[in-house]
Amino acid sequence: MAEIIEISRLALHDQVGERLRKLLVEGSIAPGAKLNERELAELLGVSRTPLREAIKLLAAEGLVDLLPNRGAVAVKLTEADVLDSFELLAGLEAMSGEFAAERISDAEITQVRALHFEMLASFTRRDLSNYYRLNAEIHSAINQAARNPLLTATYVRINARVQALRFRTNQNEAKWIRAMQEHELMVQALVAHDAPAMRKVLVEHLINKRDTVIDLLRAGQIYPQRIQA
Amino acid sequence: MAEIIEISRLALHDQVGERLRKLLVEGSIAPGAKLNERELAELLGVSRTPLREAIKLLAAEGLVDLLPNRGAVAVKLTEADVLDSFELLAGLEAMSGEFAAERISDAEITQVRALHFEMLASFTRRDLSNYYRLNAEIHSAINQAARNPLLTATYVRINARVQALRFRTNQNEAKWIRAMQEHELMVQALVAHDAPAMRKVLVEHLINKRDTVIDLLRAGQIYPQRIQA
DNA sequence: TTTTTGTATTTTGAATGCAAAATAGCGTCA
DNA sequence: TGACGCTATTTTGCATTCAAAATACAAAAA
Repeated sequence: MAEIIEISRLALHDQVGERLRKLLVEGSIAPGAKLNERELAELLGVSRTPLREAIKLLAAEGLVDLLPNRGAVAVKLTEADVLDSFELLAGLEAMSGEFAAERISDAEITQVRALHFEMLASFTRRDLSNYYRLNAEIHSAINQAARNPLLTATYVRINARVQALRFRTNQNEAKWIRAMQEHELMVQALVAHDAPAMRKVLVEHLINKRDTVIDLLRAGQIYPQRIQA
Repeated sequence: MAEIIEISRLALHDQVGERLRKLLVEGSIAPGAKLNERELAELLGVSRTPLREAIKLLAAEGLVDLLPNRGAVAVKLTEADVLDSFELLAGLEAMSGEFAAERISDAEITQVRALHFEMLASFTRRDLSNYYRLNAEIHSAINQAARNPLLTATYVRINARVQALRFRTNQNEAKWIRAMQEHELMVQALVAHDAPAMRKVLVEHLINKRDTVIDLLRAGQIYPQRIQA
């Protein structure tokens, strides 16, 4: 029998969730900002019901806080939250990297190497936009190679929390160079199927990212100071 | 000024979420079973709106699957899902254990040791119910000592997925004895603040739990065979 | 007898309506 | 002038209602 092509358009609450998530992660909705249901429903062109369902979803993902009878606010991560997030992310990446080093196929190694060289090119051109894209693709490829979808999903979820913060980092030249060196080590570890080396470099990589974000946070570069009444 | 005591009664959709989660984790709603909204709403004494919000929440937690236009079903973990879950849990516990070994206070060590001896007593009496309770308390105490609420929350979330499966394991005498030995090693590692030892024993502990669950799963002890039409 | 197609029923998905809680604004009193 | 309390408005939370999709059923044709 012919295979029926499943045209699975997303449910409305999922579409709304996607769009809200983007608004939150990209910072269009500022951390700490209140999510007015009526306003947002109008903005997104849906009724409050699917919007509320989407908000509950994002609350479960940790992107918004739910205040009983007072609605939802975009999470504003404290320094402790950021430290916790990166600590967990480091562990998840390390895990993912170890498994990837053990399980990655030759074809996947080739693919990662190709992406790595493309990223090198973007780095050389100081093409930040493509650098970010390729960086994300490489980490995604490593996650895929770990052969654990649940781990991948968990990583993605936690990563979304700090995504907004990382958005404007890595402009610092020295840190960027170091990040590239670390990526070089990652590729080597993958090629050698060296799980401990992979763990080591990924933990260091995340620690450096964490420090970059924390520095910016302390300098007030991420959450601009606002005058309180 | 005196601190105002916040009497934060849970919102209805959260209460519904709690109750639904219990039904799912304890297996009152069988894996693979369809969640009829009208039925459940009546059973729980609420309208469909907060119920649907709760279902979305549980979907984000991975306890139910959402089928577009066809409602929600209680997740039925495949063997691959179970393997992935335990692999991730092992990594999370290892992480948690390492941090706990580094950060646990003397008072907390005392508390864990006390719980451990209580558990030994329950084991000696073959008091399964109290054994489970104390086991959960010890793991919870270790998680607390890791000083990373996000890690704890993530662990709890993933653990809930396999909780239903573990519900009836450990009756096997030999495995129970081994679990107790592993717990002994955990306490020793905590006392010595030996993070690598903690990682090692926790990973082994989880691998053993995983194997127990997988054996039962293969023997059809967990998901009873049902006659398909 | 089996398959297909059309119809009726059920069930989900989303919008609207209504009540309770929170917020804001205003007036009064010290 | 400032603080407190009351009322009006807004906003959230939940129930109800309506529409669309899926399922079940039955009848007809191969």
